[in-house]
Amino acid sequence: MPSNGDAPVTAYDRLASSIRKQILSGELRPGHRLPTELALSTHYQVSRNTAREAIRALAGQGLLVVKRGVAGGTFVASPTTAQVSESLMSGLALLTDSADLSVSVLMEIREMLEVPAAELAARNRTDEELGAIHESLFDPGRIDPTRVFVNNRDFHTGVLRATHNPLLEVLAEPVFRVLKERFLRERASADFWVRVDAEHREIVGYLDDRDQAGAREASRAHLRYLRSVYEKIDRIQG
Amino acid sequence: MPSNGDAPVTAYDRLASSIRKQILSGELRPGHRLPTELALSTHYQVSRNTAREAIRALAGQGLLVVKRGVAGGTFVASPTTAQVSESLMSGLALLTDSADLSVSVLMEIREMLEVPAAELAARNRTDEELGAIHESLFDPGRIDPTRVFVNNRDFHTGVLRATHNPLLEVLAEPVFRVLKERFLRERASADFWVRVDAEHREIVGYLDDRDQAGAREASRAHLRYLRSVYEKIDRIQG
DNA sequence: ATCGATTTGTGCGTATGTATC
DNA sequence: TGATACATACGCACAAATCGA
Repeated sequence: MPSNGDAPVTAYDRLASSIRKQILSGELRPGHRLPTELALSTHYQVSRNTAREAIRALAGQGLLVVKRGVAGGTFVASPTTAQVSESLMSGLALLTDSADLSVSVLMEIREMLEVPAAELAARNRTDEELGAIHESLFDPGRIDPTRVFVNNRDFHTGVLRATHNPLLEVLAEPVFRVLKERFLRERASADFWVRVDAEHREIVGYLDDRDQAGAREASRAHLRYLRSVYEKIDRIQG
Repeated sequence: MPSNGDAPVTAYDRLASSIRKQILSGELRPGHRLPTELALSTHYQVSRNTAREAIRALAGQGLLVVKRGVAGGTFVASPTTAQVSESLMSGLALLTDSADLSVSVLMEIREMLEVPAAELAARNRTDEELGAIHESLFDPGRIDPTRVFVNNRDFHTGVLRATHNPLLEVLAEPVFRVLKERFLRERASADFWVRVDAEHREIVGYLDDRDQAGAREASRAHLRYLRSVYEKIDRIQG
């Protein structure tokens, strides 16, 4: 039974914890250059290899970036929102695999985030962002099965981006993607996509008019429909 | 200028990407034991050291856990919600440091998550969870500056836990902690804590009665107050 | 443009921890 | 309980990349 929530017992773990603490406390700020591997290893009385493993672990956490060459070195990372979002996505993916994130739990979060998101997007969208959202709509007469996933995601991302709250994208995207991966791999019918597109178009209409209440309620209805579909799939496939 | 969004060029990076892909595609499921370092290194034609660094990077991402000894090895992780939450927290901490997560953006997310959370908690709380929340209240007559932070956090966590939506804790805790770290390091007055405690008590009253609407609105008012305080601090300290 | 100094990347060998017999 | 086998942890040496003089 693999499980490891222990305190640091290995050398690289101690070193990683030490550096991590300094970063999170603000002692080391983004862009700061750490000592070289040699300097770290001598200072902490470990081999260079051990220091490297600690650095690698923190780089995996997105806290450090490494550049080689004479002007290279190890730097405290300035992560992008996309990187943080990606990291959250992989964490949630594993949680849904191993533990028990039910459809209900995931959809509850989507409702909390995306209903207000639609409202915010109606208020804050630029014309350019609105155009990008329009681009993501399907041609309801001819559903293209190769484009439908990317269109669906583009719509979703477009609305989140139009809120002008970057954190919303960081948090909501992973939840959206995890649900999609879990329930929409193949088994969606054409009818499903036709209805999704129709509801997207309704939401877009409210975004056009900057109708915040309309966008909010249309988004709520859309998510209610998605919940019913996902829960039905969930009952079938376990 | 440190920045690195490159494609994998180093050997350990290639190996890490390869394994990461297998994990996220579901090919390797949580609990699965990977080949030994020696087997990995021979199979991928790299040294054991390189394989180790790839493993370390993925372990940092929370995708792998490593156990030593004869029955040890490298396993696909079964992360806990707390680990995913911690990882998100460090990501958000760096984002607030380097980039620009404004108070408004952070508080907007808190409102989206915590207002519905209070409503859910009023509906789903057990008596035991309610007891834990009561424990977190201050003694408003005697504010203990050493306990006030942990009490405040316990209240917050207690409400999230009482929603019975584990994802809520994963997402909301990091936002809460980042705001706290950034704005409440020292500069909160006793008056502030007295008012916070009073508003907590009001929310708890609604949780006692399972009054969902009451809890929701009290939470909304509480967050509105916090927003005003944080924004004021933000204007002062830049 | 080449050389050289500095830094990380990679390879191999040994030490140590851990479950089993 | 002690030996043993096998896994990861650690240490040293060399290769490769990068940038400036």
